[in-house]
Amino acid sequence: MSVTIKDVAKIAGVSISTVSRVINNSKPVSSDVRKRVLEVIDEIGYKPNEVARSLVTKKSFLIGVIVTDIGNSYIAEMVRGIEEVGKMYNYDILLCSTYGDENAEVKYINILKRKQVEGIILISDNDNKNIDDVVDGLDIPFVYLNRYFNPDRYHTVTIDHLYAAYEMTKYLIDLGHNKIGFVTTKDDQDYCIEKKKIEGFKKAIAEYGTVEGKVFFVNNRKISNGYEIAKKISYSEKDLTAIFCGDDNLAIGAISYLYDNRVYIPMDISISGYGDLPIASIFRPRLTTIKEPFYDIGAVAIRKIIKQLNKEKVENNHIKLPFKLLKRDSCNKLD
Amino acid sequence: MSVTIKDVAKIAGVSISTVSRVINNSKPVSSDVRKRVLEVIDEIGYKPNEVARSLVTKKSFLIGVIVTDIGNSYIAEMVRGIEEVGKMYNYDILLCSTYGDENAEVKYINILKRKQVEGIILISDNDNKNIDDVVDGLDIPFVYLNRYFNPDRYHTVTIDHLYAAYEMTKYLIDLGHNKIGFVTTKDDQDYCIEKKKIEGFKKAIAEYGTVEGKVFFVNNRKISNGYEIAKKISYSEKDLTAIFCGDDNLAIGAISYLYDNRVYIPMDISISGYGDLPIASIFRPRLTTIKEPFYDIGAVAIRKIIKQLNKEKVENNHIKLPFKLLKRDSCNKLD
DNA sequence: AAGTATCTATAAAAGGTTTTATAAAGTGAT
DNA sequence: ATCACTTTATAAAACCTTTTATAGATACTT
Repeated sequence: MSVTIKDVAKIAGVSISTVSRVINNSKPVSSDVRKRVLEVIDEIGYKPNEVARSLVTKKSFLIGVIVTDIGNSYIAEMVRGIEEVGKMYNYDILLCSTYGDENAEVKYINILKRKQVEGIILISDNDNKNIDDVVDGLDIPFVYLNRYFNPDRYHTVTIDHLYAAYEMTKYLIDLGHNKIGFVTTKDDQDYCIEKKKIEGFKKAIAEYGTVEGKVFFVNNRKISNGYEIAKKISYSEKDLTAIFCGDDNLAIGAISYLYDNRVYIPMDISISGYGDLPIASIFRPRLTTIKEPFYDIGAVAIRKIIKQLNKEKVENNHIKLPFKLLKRDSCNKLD
Repeated sequence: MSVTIKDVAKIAGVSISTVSRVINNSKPVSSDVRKRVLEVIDEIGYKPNEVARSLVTKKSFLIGVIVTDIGNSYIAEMVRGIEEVGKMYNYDILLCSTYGDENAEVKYINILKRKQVEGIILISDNDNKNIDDVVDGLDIPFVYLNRYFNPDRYHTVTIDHLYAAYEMTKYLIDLGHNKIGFVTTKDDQDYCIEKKKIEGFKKAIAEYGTVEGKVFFVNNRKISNGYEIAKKISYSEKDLTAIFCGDDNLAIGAISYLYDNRVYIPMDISISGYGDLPIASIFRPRLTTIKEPFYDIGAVAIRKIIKQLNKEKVENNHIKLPFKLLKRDSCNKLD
């Protein structure tokens, strides 16, 4: 059927092991034998079977990546980071999407394990308790990239969300806003990112006695939720001068609603986002937002895995990467 | 080290083959033996090694997918389709991104082959001649999803671009526009999608003696190119009443330029797109565009591969899927 | 009771590679 | 020439499964 190392050996008139040594440069081979083997390989187009190789070396050069949805721009950017640095170390990625199904997370971890991946990165929005058990029984490096994080339990990489939200709020206050809304999803988990954002928001508000801050909750951080909450807010809270959205999608949804109702940004009200989606700079008005370094998050995550595979020291479980406050057009000085 | 089928066999007091038969239901096993084996498997947490299994069955249940950039929404949508139907047949996907590097395409095909993928889907923007040779030597199903397509040589799936562009142009004409621009990338390959679009545009224009159509070329179908071409057009071709962009990105770029220069859509000029990016319906004004069924394209592509793997008949190499003309807000009746 | 058919279970081979232990050949020193 | 040593090549085991061919046990016929 397909051409194997045996065929090469036979045609070149050497043993299988010699061919293997030529391919892998694992032991010295005389230059004329090497040359002959290489010629045969080239001639008959031999390609080593990585499956057989994996079986004996116990290295698959595969990293499993489980995501909720590759269509999500944040996630796509992380996967990009993962893949690009993975490739630098010859790792390929095996992609699984859960589309929010929590059971699928556990299922895919098991499938990936069977496929002998050398490490797993899970990008999730859930706080899935079942993960704990499965990961406990896992004997390969695992990095958890999610809204929740537990630095004691898992390797993870994020930004300092408390501080980022604090900075954005402070920026709005400095712009002269004194009735500011903050909207995000509700969650009280200790290590939940949204909770940190709220803490940052409140911290900034508290530092200025004169400023009033109000938190609004949505069920999901999608564009449609932004649209809906803007509708609600514009009825009940007419005196807000700025709305800080805990996600660019919320901001875009909110701006869309307001645009449809002839409320113009930033003239009539300032809106800021969080995340820096690719569209954030294309959307008009351009979105003032917090840039989370998603590419880097992915890159660092896989680097963490590869380090563990190479038995290098991995300093801390929880890495915090720098963020940026991008001042664009959707927030205005209030006068 | 890790627990194998041998361990299960020893503990359960049966032979390896019996365990295998229990796992795969490949041959009858008495119910008490089966029960005992299952208990042991559960107890010691045995997970079959798919690598070893692949080696003997010669099935990896892996499909290689090579893309230019997973961050591109069109591509993400196709990959979604690929993955979701792949999973229905227990196939996992191995993702490789080229970021436009043509050499990487050939390189990854070879890597994937070595990893024993059972099929490959290549999503590319290039017309890479080297692919021909590599694919000729490939003994696994291959589907080429690209801007170019050659139905004789490759399996591919697209929409009828000539007809789609024709329909959109006709729609604009019916709206009363009589000086219409069409912008896309230049390419004269026989099977180039852009060429088909231009043909469709010209066909519609030709059917109405009174309408004038003009084609503009950009180097790339990115947002920035749309921005630039809009600037150019608004200087040189002030009398255009509608611009049909051969890609949503171009349309969004154009609208952004015009918005920045106080030209409002669709009041001052109508703009239509092509593709239906996720943002197309969120962007304000909502984009009138051609909806290409990217999810389905991906789904059909992998279905084609799986059919071949199952030795089912695959009717035609080139499948054309239906498209939709989405009439939204960016195009107006001209009076 | 003997022979045949039907179930179950097993041992061993196979899949394509790497690697360990071993043999053969070559080199240099005495 | 012989011995010890180095260099290069090989055979065989190992990795973890599935599967084929075979054996043993049980049930069914006559």
